[in-house]
Amino acid sequence: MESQFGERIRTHRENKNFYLRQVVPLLEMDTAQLSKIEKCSRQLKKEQIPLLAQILKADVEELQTLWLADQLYNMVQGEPMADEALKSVTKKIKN
Amino acid sequence: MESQFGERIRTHRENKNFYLRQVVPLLEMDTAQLSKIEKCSRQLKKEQIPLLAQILKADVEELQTLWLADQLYNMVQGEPMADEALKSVTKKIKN
DNA sequence: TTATGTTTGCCAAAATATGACAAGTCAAAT
DNA sequence: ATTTGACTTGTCATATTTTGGCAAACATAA
Repeated sequence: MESQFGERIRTHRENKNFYLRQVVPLLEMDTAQLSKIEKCSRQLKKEQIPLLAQILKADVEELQTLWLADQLYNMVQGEPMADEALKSVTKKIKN
Repeated sequence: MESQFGERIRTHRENKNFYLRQVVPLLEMDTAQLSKIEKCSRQLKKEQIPLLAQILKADVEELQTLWLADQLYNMVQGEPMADEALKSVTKKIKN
């Protein structure tokens, strides 16, 4: 499964007609890394999401949600008790 | 916040009147480690849950759920988009 | 072929988690 | 007051995982 975050930022980037090499210096990484992030073999640092959102003129919260959802998905995927665990956490954070 | 998993296995252990030093050799760790796991400053390896459940005569699935929920909680706690991300993952795994 | 944008593989370095042990606290028994 | 037993905490070296950076590969278009 692809990463939703990766797919999304790629879409944003392409819609703005930016090349990897244009985006990358602002994030202090090289094209290889951002390429991997878009293809989900690497993670963007959480703290970099706002900057990337700004660069791509994308909604920070959308990206934060997708980023988090990817992390969660990686954690639960294939776990038999995934659904129950998710339910319990959802309930717990509503406090 | 305490770990639900840790609290639960401690309760199970105490209900069975087992000491740390009785449980620990079966898991190939020392008392310090299991103590930390119960107090949530260390993680039990996921693969060890079934063995621990057996030792404590506890329900494997209950422990697996709590263990996973702890991981998820650590990931989302304090995140503004936690709820939305959880919702999205919950939906996604239902396939 | 060359140029451009992206992707992949590799490996050393950085960051994080773990295991082991020693020393600590605390409560109950003596 | 001291000892004992159960548990806790701190430290630190080692193991594991993640990352950064580079070089080479790939794909497409000119």
